[in-house]
Amino acid sequence: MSEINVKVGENQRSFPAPVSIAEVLKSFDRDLPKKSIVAKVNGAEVDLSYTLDETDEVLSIEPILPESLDGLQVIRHSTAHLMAAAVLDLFPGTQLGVGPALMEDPRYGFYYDVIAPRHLTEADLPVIEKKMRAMAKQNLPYRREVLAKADLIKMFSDRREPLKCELINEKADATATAYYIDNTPFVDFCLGPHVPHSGKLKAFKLLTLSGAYWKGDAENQQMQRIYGTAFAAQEELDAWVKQREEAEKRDHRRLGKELDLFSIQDEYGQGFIFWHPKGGAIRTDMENYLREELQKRGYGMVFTPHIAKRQLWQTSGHEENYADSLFEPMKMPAKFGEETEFRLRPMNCPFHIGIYKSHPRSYRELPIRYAELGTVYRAELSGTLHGLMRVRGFTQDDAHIFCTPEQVETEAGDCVDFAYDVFNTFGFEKFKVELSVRGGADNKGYLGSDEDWANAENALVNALNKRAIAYERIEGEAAFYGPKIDIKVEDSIGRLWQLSTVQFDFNLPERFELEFTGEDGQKHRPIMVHRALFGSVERFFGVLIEHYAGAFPFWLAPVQVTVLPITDRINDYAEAVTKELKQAGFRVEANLKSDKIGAKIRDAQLNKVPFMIVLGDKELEENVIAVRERKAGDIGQMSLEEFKKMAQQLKETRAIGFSREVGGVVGVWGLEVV
RNA sequence: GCUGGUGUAGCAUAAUUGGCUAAUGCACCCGAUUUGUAAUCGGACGAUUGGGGGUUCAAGUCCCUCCUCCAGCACCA
Repeated sequence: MSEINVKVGENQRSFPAPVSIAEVLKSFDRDLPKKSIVAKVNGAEVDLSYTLDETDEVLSIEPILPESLDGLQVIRHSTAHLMAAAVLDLFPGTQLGVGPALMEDPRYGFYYDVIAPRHLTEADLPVIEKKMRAMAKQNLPYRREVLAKADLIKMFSDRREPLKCELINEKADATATAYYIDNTPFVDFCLGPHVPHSGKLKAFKLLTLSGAYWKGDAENQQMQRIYGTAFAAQEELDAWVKQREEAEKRDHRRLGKELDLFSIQDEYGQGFIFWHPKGGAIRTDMENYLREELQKRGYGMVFTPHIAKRQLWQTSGHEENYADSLFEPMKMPAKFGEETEFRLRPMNCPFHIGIYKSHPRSYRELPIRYAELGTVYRAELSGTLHGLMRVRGFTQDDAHIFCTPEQVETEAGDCVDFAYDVFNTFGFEKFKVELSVRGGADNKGYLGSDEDWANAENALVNALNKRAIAYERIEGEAAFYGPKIDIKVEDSIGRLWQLSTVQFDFNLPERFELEFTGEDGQKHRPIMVHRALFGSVERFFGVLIEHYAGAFPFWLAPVQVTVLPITDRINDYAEAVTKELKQAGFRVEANLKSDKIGAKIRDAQLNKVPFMIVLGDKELEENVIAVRERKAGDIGQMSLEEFKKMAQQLKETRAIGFSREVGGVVGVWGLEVV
């Protein structure tokens, strides 16, 4: 009889072949097969029922517990199958698409795409979930079977599942694996591995129903996608649900309304932002910071119109390439007899090019950097609009750099540094950097020579590497006119939004025939770099609101200080203090209502005002103020001068947190990032 | 745009199977109160129940239609 040598951890044992993983694990630890859900054999995941055949090799076996990340993925994948089984049971004739586990997306744990005989509605979800629970309780085996490709296709063809047949045709080798859940109508074309039986699935929840195109292509039919999530234990699921509810409280749309920062009004149009004074105060500070930096970094501030002749957008190629994002052309009133058509701008680039082209350029002038807070308008589909994040009219902190090929790497690097300064200043610690390059068959549909692309990518890669920035290289994500670096930040519930971008452009310099005279007296074509740091001021603000949950650092807070007299005997003093702080340049309000101090404090706390100045008879008598910080609470009395000095420092340094000596003890407190 | 859902004072919620004057809290306003670190009391005001159409003796509630918003898909120069 032949033997198999197996290692689990450091221990090695021999077994007569063939032997199942479960049996092997059992011999090492009686409870191990029960605790595990799958196992790794030499690093490859397999079911516990997997049979080991004779081999000379020493096999290393690692049990995968539900508590591990690998285990969670299996649980979610198996739960997706369980859901499909429930749907098939409740709605015979349902066609299945794909149903993966989701590990990266904090919103969901898995989905399955289906086409049921009738359209499912939200009311069906609890019914499906109930069925799943009933099935889970029955400890139904997940059974793997290896079949010839043709047999598998025949099986799904008999089951009237053409979508599965299509997948098998595309993905399967000569043989393929099928997974059954016994005693249910379910069978799937799937690599696995899966839990040994449905009883391992203890904590799951169906979340939402939505549309999804077959294979992610809008040309294909739309299926229904059921999202759910699953965890190893109920407590983890409960915690996740709770955390999600918390996250929803910092939704910028909700806080925008509660804190009176901005609004979007149907009567004026979807996707158009009204910045209220409090949002406007923050925007002003954001812009002021930016302008200071632009000045320091050698950008020229320019201002250009929001519309231009239609012809311009034909020259630029926007009509050709982005027709779907452009608002329709407009004209002068007919009675004026002018036939010229105009378009609202979707981008600022052609205008900055206009300034570049306003006179001949010399190499001595380069690099030329034009910056503008340029408002643009795009015809975004209604279904894409989302608060401040995706709108139809927005302002880019746009800039265009015209430079020589030799200068390009430095310029790109400076842009990356600038972006990092912005992110640091606003307190973002977590963001994702992507390098988007060409991709697809023969790199079709991209403008510019292979050499251009290689040089540009090099410049971007070098800029990132020199700064030891970790990034993901994504093929096929580049703009058709050049490669780019994008920086994305998560919102409160984990959706990623692109903010900064640094893009090469091989298109516009050609189309607009940009030139400069070189040292050699010859005409040369400059390289053009587009770059935005906030990306869109609106979107950046949206992410910022969620990042701080509305509790902005002092320098950004729309109301920085609120003065709270305890009785109306103190109102005059309160007004004097308010006036003085206003004169010193702070955004201050006084609450002179005849409420109790507790109520006034509550009001200020709910409005997330960084500092409250509480004034009573004592303060009036001693000519001091009592200061309360929104997070630290009462920090004691000080002179108004002392407070002003501290506030001034917070403002000037654009601090997002700070420490201060209180009563002889140095305590760290303050405006911390929530 | 597509799939599903949703819409009641500024905000958050309520309103038996279709049934009386659409209710409550907060906010706003008025009055009383003069208070020491997260809600003082009382009063008044505020709604063509998203728009339009229909069914019915009767519609916030049922049906049709348009619109908004939400989740997702696709899109995102």
